[in-house]
This record gives sequence, structure tokens and C-alpha cells, in this order.
Amino acid sequence: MIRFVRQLPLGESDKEAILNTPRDTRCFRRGDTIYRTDEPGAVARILVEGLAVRYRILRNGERQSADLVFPTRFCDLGCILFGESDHFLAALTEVEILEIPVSSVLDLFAHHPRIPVLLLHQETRDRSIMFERLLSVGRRPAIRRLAHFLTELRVRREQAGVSPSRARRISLQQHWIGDFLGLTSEHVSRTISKLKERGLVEQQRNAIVIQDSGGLARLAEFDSSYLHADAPPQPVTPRSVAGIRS
Amino acid sequence: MIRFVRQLPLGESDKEAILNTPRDTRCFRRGDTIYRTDEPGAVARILVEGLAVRYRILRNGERQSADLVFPTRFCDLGCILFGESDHFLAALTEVEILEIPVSSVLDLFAHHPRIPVLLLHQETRDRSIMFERLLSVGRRPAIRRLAHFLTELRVRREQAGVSPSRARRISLQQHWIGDFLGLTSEHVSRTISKLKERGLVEQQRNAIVIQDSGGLARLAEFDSSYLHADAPPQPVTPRSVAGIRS
DNA sequence: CGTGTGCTTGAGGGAGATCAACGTACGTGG
DNA sequence: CCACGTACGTTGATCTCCCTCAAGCACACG
Repeated sequence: MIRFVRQLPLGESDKEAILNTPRDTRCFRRGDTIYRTDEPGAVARILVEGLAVRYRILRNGERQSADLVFPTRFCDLGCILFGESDHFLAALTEVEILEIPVSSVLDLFAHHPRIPVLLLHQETRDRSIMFERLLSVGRRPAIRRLAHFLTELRVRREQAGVSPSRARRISLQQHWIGDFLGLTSEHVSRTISKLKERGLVEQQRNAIVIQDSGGLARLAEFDSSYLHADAPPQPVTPRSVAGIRS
Repeated sequence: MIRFVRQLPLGESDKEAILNTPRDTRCFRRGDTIYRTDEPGAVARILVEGLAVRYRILRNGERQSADLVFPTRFCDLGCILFGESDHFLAALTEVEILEIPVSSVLDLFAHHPRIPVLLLHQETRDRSIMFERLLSVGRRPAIRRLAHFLTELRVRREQAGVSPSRARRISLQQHWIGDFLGLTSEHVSRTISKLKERGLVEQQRNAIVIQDSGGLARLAEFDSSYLHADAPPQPVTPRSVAGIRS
């Protein structure tokens, strides 16, 4: 927690305030549902460790995932701002969640204005990523969709500081991949086979390993600008501490 | 402009500051491209009049729309925060745009912290809408997709103050509807026919008119909670002026 | 009155879904 | 150490929803 706060591109007083905020830690195991839309009671949650997935479901049980939640992110701004979450969150690995009373977060917002601006940055970037997902699902054929998704994950993990070789190893169940891409898990399996035939990826137990990142990115027509990687972390107040990107 | 600012759920000093910000007005006609991703130079834009659509394109020219931009909204936060826009904006009607230098907007953010919090609300709601679109495109069959889209537009326009009878009248070219839903315009045409056969909508010149809102919403399995209609406009600082929803 | 723009309709094809069976790795208990 | 069950992934056959391509139509506008 402390390490995570220290890295934020915020002023010292902002960080102090965050560290002094009352909080609770909860842990989840792979496969657990972290929260649901029908849960009453609003809590602000920050994922500090692990990997989680945001999804919505249809009445017939079909699922659509939108986002992976990486560490240091608020899980659900909607829950803070609107008092209800509009999606489900599931743990893909062991997950550690910080729970903070909503009122405390709102106090933080009111007294430390750099914090909502930081969140505005994150939210805007996340929205851009979701837009690109929508473009994939709406207009790209399955093989490009998958190539694009794998490339996006690789690039985002590299941006988050994962070493290139580890970032090329993507460990996600195929039914989750299908839920991200609007495909059935069977078709995901077939599509992975096609990528293997082309020598772009190979499979190791429970993971897809990117063999030819360039070729995969080319197949996907991947253009990383939507990830806003080179954006300044915090351009709003010139005096703000230049921190490490979250 | 003045009327628009007066309605914002902000304090008087915030509104004064907005009104004192240097700005330029530009007008566009139906069909015009308002901005493109490859345009250099960041400007903050607010749509004050008319209706616009955000979309991205693939190399082969295929298009995916994500959002309709209604009046009083920033067109492109990405452009303000990251210095580049990640999508195109096109005018669906006559459109009036306010252009403000990015530096002025960033000053506003820094000195009037309620403003970024207000934007955070809007951005979070927009993201929820985009998530629902992704769910549609990924998992709903065409007829439900269309029913859901039409219902969403009706409800959002009602929330924005349009009378129920006018809100039931949706005037959008079919190729744009297709771009929202990940369908071809031919299939949109066929799908509208199916809705007509069921007595849910009818067509008048250049517009779809919802006949049976309830039936349409039922077919779509529409649940309006993702629109966060009942959320407080500005819960952050209890002393903030309770304003009319934007 | 021609021309363009958007909508409709049809025939045919294909990408991906569905349904079902089978394979493989792994953990658990005997 | 092996038998078994479960969770995931693979593969095949068939089907269907939506796309593609093409032609025709309706209305607006010069």
C-alpha cells in the first residue's frame, strides 16, 4: 500500500492524506467474484495486488468482459460516484483489495483536487481502451481481434513495467478471452490454432506465448496511440510532483 | 453559452470562471467532420448545440461508432489531457462548438476543483454507456441490439429534457445505426422491418418512431440502471449548488 | 427532368455459433 | 502409486445469422 501510494504522480500532501485514510484489506482467490451489481452498499475499492476482470452479463448468462483491472486502480468509480456498480468484478489471480468508505474518498476529492484529476486521466485512458475493444468486437474478424487483444495486453504490461519476455506470456483462460472478444471459447481455441500455424504464438501449459510480436501487431493493424503511453502523468498543475506512471 | 453554464451543477465562482474563459465559437453543418485523429494541435471543445457522433475507423474504411455527443459536453477529454484525440467526430445536425485553449481549461481544473469532479461524473457515465454498447455488439443478436439502442436513445433524450413524444422519434441514418451496432446498413434495414412487423416501431420520412416503448424495452431486456439517471448531480461537496443535470 | 443519396429487397456465401464427443492435465482419495 | 473426477481445451459436423454483391426504388434537389 505504502509503496503504491508513493509512486502516484501526486503532491506529498495528497499522498499523506491517502495514507491517513481509514481502510480495510480484503483478499480473494482466483475465480472469486469480488463484487456484483446487486450488492447494496457502496464501498470504494482499490486493487493493489493481482488481476481482475470487469464484465456484464445478459439474462441468458452470456457474458461480455470489458476491462482487465491492474494494480493501483480504483475498481469501480461508478460505485463511488453513483452509489452502485454497473458491472461484476472477478479475480483472475489472487487479489488484494483495499476498501475505503465512500465518504472518505469524497472528502479526499474535495480537499485534494489533484486526485480527481488523476482519476480523470485514468478514466479517459480506460475509455479509450474500451473504445478500441468495441471497434474490435464490432468490426474486426476473429483472428485480428485476437491478435489485437494479445498485442494490447503485451504492450500494456510492458508499460506497467513487466519485462518484455514476461509480457509476451499471456495466461488467461480461453473462455475469458472469448468474453472479451465476443466469441465462443470453441472459436477462440480454433483461432489460436490459426495463429500457431502462422508461427505468431505458441502455447505452453495454461498460457499463450507470443513468438513474433511484430507479426502479430501487423496482423492486428495495431496502433498503440490509443493507449496514450507517452502522455504526461499529471499535466494539470505544473508544480505537481512528477511521479511514476500508475 | 451563458444559459448552458448557468445550468451546470457547480458553484457560482466556478461558473464565473468558465464564463470568463477565452473562447471561440465554430459552426459545422450536417455531415461535416469536426475533428480527426491526425489533426495536430490540441484544443478543448464543448458541443453547445446539435448532435455529433464519435467513431473510429479501420484501415479498410470500416467504421465503429461509440457515442453520441449531446449538448453541454466536452467533445474530447483525451485531447485536453493527452494532447491528441483518439477518434473522429462528425456532425449529425448543425453543430455549434466552443473552442477553448487547453491551457485555460487546465487552469480552470487547477483553480476550480469541482470542475474535474463534474467531468469525472460525466466520463464515468459515458463509460458505462460504452460498456453497454460493447455488451450489445458482443452478445446481443441484431434485433435486440437495435431495440436496445433505440430504447437507450429514447431514455437518454427524455432524461435530457426532450418531451416523451419527441424522444420517441429517432432520426439517424441507417448507416450510422449500423456503425453503432456493428452491422451493415442493409442488415439494419432488414432488422427495422422486423421491428415494424412486430408493431414496435414505424417509419416516417428519415426517422424511426417508437410505437410501443414498453414492448421494445422488453425485447431489448432493457435495464436503465446503467444510465445512472437517479444519481446526484454533484455529491462531492455538500455545499455545492444543486443544479440541473447536464 | 435527370441525378444523387439513402433505403429496400433478393440471392448466395461465409464466419462464427451450436451441439457433441473426445483428449489431457491435475488434484484428490484410496 | 494408481483410479477417478473435474476443469479446460480440442476437434468435428451442422446450422444460422449476418455479410456481400447487385439491382431496383423513393424522394430531394439542382
